[in-house]
Amino acid sequence: MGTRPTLEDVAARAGVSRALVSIVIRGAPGASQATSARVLQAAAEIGYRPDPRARLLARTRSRTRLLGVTFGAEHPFHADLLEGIYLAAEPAGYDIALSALTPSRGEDRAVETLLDYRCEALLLLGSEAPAARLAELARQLPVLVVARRVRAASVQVVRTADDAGIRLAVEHLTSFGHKDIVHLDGGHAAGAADRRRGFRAAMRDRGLPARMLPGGLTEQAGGAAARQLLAAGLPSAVIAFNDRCAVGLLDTVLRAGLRVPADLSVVGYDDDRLSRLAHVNLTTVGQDVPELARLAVRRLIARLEGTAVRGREDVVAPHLIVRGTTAAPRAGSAPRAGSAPRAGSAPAAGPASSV
Amino acid sequence: MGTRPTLEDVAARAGVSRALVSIVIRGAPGASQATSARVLQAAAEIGYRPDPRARLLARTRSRTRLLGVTFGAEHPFHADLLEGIYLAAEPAGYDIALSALTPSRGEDRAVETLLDYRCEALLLLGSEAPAARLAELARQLPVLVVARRVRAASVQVVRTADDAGIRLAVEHLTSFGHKDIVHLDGGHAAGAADRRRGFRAAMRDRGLPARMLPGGLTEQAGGAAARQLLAAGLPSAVIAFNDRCAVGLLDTVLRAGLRVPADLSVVGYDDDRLSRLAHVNLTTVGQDVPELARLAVRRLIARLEGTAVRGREDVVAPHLIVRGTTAAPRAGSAPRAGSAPRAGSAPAAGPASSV
DNA sequence: CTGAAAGCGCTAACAG
DNA sequence: CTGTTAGCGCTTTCAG
Repeated sequence: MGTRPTLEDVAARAGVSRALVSIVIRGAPGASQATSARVLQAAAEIGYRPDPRARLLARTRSRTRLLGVTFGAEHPFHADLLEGIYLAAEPAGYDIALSALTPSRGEDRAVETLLDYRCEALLLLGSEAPAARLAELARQLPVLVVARRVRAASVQVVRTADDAGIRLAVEHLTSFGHKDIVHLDGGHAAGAADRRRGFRAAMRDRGLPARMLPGGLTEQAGGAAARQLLAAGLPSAVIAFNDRCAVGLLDTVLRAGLRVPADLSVVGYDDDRLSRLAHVNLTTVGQDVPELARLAVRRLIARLEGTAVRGREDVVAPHLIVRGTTAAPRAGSAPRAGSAPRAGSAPAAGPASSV
Repeated sequence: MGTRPTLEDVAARAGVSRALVSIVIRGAPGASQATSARVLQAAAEIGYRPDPRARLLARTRSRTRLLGVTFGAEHPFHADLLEGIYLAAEPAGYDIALSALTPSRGEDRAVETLLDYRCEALLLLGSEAPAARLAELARQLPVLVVARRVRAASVQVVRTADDAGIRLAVEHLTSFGHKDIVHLDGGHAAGAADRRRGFRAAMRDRGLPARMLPGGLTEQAGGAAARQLLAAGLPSAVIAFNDRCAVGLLDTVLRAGLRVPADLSVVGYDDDRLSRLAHVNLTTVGQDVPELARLAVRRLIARLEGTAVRGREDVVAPHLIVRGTTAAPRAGSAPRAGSAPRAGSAPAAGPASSV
């Protein structure tokens, strides 16, 4: 209980040398099947577990097989990514060192800790560091950023094709016959430029005008945009930068007495937990989170092991999740506040149409 | 760049021995002010950072000053706790090792990793391990569980006074004149028993009947309970087990054409991000998360350092956050579905009344 | 105060 | 195949 078994103990029990046990434990070549089995058995019997500290220290001059991951604990998106990261890293024989980003613990601090532990590579979720800083880090070790573009050739990226995501939304709406679609954009946020570009292109392809309005990342921003639209005249459909913005818009629009999707169709982005609420039931664009995680780990490992990977980016296709906030536009023009109100924003939640 | 400075390098630069540098770096007694300053300066000049792996290894027979923390990455509640944990641990000279709980990475696995790193104590967020398992761990090292009761004398606990939380809700509602209040309970969930007990006691104190209905932890459960209430006759107010349940209830009730809070007052529990949405704007009971974190760390450190702490539990007072889903009951009896509907569930969000 | 010396548990050559 | 031998970077006695 007090002291845990070491290599030495296993060696003694199996009647071999420490070195051999080490070889067997880490699956290195140089041990016969028979002894290997004996050693493994002995290890199991006394409940031997390698000491990661010692292992890490001893591996200073070789490979630590440690991947450092920063994440923002408050993002459900990151939680899902973490799941995928563990799933991909462990079978490949890599360990994960976690470093949380919190209001009082900035990215620099989080990364520093990871570096102290001699991680071999950095997998950054929710990075807001400037490209220059990332490039500087990348001179030291492989760096990969998820879900954000980085203008630095040395930094790897795994992200969703946000332009394609918005295109899906546009296709969905135009298939209903919508022509007057507004995009509430995300300003300088990660992915916002791509979404704007996708919107412009998709609308142009259909010969429709690409109306855009500054939206934002929060419910508040969505509400503000909604008030502007109500004043200026509603389109028949809105594609928001993300789900939170869409929810803010929904809220304001419903309170003004309009019906969704009868009077206005709304599409969000992210497939936030929020949007899945029966309450909200938002049609939205989802990212393939497990795939993002898998690719990120794979790319980093390939880099570490010298395997070829083409380019420095992996771009994953998004998918549309049709829920209750989209439908065909009304025949007439959109009504203004004051018309007969109805409670509820959408039909009861059914299963999502995809994933 | 390739190799980082070690104690040796600092020692050379400061013209002293390695041992002395070690003493100075970790603030141990035995170095004069002058040399201490010189050493620190030298360390700063070459950017020395102690190697945590080596430090941890060398401290095997003494104190590692490492606190192991498990957490569920998908809980915003845990994210807030983590923030507080870092804040409390670092000034006390303790490091934090994180181990995420994910669907594929159970609590046993997470704890095992922490043990491998020779954490001195375990701080468990979102633990679902049976009391017996926790007690077993507690024989090995100090274990503290947050936000859940544990029937094991050896396991420490820091939690919210959930009975008091429900009492706050009852007081708030009765101060409006509500008499017919139903509690949607949380079954076997952590905290559910306390909330039930608090409800019963608070209602009894006021000579009111303590109506309860099986609720649950999810929006779905809240919706089901709402349908039951609609069929059986609505009370004037409902206190849900948590915010998600409350939101499910709200959703169903609003769709049935009722108004909140005019026809029905609703109180949630947790101050979930969800409840803060203008959309939802739920009156709820909040936990003092920073305080929970602070106490947890303090208690564990006290235990490790032999400082006296009374009892094995810290119980923190909750607070009521009044938003838009509570008001005085209508003079007449509650209407049924079919009466004139109104859009929107509540007045626009104002600042919360507390924290 | 300071320096020498013995580990912490494991890895990684290198002879046998 | 197997045992020996150095470390990895830091902590911690224990004499000087």
